[in-house]
Amino acid sequence: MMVLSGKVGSMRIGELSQVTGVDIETIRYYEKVGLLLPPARTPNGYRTYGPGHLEGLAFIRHCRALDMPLAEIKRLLAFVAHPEADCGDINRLIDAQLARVRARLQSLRALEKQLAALRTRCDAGHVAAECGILHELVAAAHGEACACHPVSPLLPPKNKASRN
Amino acid sequence: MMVLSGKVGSMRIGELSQVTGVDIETIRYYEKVGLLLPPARTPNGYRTYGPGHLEGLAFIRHCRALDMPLAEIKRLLAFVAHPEADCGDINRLIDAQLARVRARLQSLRALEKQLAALRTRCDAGHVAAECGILHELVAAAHGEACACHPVSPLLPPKNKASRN
DNA sequence: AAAAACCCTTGAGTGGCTCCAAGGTCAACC
DNA sequence: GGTTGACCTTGGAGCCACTCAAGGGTTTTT
Repeated sequence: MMVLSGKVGSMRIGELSQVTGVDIETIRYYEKVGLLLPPARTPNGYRTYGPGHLEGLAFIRHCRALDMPLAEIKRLLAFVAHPEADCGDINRLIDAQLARVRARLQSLRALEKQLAALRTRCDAGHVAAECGILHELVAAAHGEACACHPVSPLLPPKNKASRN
Repeated sequence: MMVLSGKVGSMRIGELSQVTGVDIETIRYYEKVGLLLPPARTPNGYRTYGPGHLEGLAFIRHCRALDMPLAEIKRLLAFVAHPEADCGDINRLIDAQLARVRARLQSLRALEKQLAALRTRCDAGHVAAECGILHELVAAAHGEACACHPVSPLLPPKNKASRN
């Protein structure tokens, strides 16, 4: 059974995991990649976390919930540690994240349309040879127009990074 | 300079890559993981692809453009190879993909709102200590309400897989 | 003949975890 | 005193879909 920490604000990894809802392995991973400060150790080698770690971990998870990559979170943490730095970089960082999210949104919206169109091509119950979906998909292999895809995926004009 | 194939419909990997717009490494990768049939080899070991490979590769890329995972594409290819199978599985496969895309769309839409709200918190030009964005982010670490996030990322009730 | 372009294989790296094996530590119960 | 079981440790492998690099061989162009 999990017993809550004796010393106030000091806990082992399991308790920190329970309190934050972050997997134990993930916490150790954040430490390994330098996002979370290495905690003190008990004589037997167990990690003991203080309130600062709880705060740091919560910060990280909040940023992750905003889908920021760990590298950007690292940069944000550097700002937290150096409050005298220029704030403009923070703005740019958020803007970049927003731009990424919006780009992905756009492509996903197109994707949904395409899949929905494809889905109308066939209702179940017969044999694969007569499946409209499969036919559409194969048709694309011949470079023909298809319901699911407005523009053939072959020879995409010049967009190298279609997916982020 | 790239010379188009001598024998009609037979080409080396570079030509296949150019024709389809798929990176050479990616083509070899598809072969390695069993999506693309191993092509014949010239005496010196070069891969030579026929029209069937071109078709197969186009099929794969079309499905990838619909963001399907390679494992599902593999299953679809099995249907192409066995046209007597029941079509219902294909429908379920597309439905599952559509559901995935829609779920991701929903979470991304929420994300955009949150980031946009966060962005309004600060305009650049001052010091990080006064940055509203940073303040919001840190506030979340204390479990306080924040503009960017409607519900605190701590202790998510019971949803293990928040991100797919 | 030399240089450029093409091809081969193997192996490692990316992000953000997640899981596993093999073991050490600590409290409670019989 | 022994055993269970929860907790902790490390290191390494696995996931996806590529992407890149090293180090070599072959073909084509200059």
